[in-house]
Amino acid sequence: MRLVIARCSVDYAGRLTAHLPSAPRLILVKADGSVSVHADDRAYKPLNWMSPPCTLKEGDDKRWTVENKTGEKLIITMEEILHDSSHELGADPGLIKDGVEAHLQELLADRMETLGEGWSLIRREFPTAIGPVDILGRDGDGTTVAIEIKRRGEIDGVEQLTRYLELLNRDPHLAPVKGVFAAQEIKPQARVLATDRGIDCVTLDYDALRGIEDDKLRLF
Amino acid sequence: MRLVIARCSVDYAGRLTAHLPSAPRLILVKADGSVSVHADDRAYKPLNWMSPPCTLKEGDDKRWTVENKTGEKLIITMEEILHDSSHELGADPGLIKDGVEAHLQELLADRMETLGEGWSLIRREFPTAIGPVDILGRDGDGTTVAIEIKRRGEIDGVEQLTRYLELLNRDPHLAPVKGVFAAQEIKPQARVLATDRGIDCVTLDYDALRGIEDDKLRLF
DNA sequence: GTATTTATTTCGTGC
DNA sequence: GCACGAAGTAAATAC
Repeated sequence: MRLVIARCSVDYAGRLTAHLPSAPRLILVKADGSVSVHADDRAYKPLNWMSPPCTLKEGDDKRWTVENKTGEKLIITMEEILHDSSHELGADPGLIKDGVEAHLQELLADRMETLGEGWSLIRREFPTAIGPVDILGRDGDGTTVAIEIKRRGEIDGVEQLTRYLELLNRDPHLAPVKGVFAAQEIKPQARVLATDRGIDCVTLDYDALRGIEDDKLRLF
Repeated sequence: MRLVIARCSVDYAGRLTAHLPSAPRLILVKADGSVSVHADDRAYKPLNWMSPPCTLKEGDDKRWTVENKTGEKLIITMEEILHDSSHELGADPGLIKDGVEAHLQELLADRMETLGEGWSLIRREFPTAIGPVDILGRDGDGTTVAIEIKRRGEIDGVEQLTRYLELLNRDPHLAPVKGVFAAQEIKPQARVLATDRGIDCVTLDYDALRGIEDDKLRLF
């Protein structure tokens, strides 16, 4: 990893055209070949960058050209180098995550009864021609239910579930299939659309599902 | 901006829980208060980070605690500091962009004839109850046309246009309204769905619309 | 201020 | 390798 602090101007021509006037910045060159130009703000996002795979050519005139296969170009014109150091870091063991959508699905599949008395699981990731349904189950009356799970429930998720329901209801072995849209948080527009289409909305409480506290799962 | 290269382990507890085993990494502390932990790959994205506003407390035992208002915590345990330098960069003039969706809409509105002989603009951002239609126009036969513009045409865009068309076709003053899905690049699935719904697909050539030469992406 | 849309999204995962 | 969905999405924009 190479760290350069320099007063520089930057031009990018690729998926868009962009320019950075001269100013002091950090130029970060990683071992994977990526180059990013950072200001002293904007959190972790660089002002400009080139993702790997790409090649960096360091010109004699302090002009760096970073290019990738599709012809995108990032040109950094160095005016004054204030710092330049390189460091060997080696491969990273990587991040261990927990708490995402997959986990919600896993928890809900194990706790179908939180959706209502007598609810049960048929299977997770039930395959269809247009992709897997998160959870297929049965409600207390034995009616088939397709459940779409999101961390944040937005209009796209309702559309997705609608497509699944349309397809599932064509199968005489399954029909009629009800829809349930389950998320930690459901946006108002998504709720309106779901309700309009006869899809029930469920707010999931991650901690409650995990069993840390009492069930706070609410069906509206 | 402070640059620290150190062998460290990291724990994050917030919107999810995550852990990074000990390894050499770059820790980047920006003037806006943000802290990010980078490995020597993964392009510009850090392994872990805390966005501003947040506060960094540097403990005596080489343990850094970064916390924000909502109680999210990033804990960096330093085991060996390999580099530590600070640099004054000042405020950045910022990026000047060109070539986004708004520009495509503007260009196409001015060049409706590129869609076909006799095509004309009614108006941009035509208001409906569920949001504005990018462009409303007329084709050579005088039929009303609703155009949805994207940089990259995906299935969501077709769904969006479908909703507009459904609504617009309820208005006897406008109906029948045809649909056109226009994008610099249209994904195969989106094209299939659009075609199935009787929506025409148009691939936009940004440079051609701009009237500049066919030269692609060449700075110098 | 909230809600929605965009992004040079990036990133993973399944086919 | 391509296509699709998720993200600690974040950031800009509309309302």
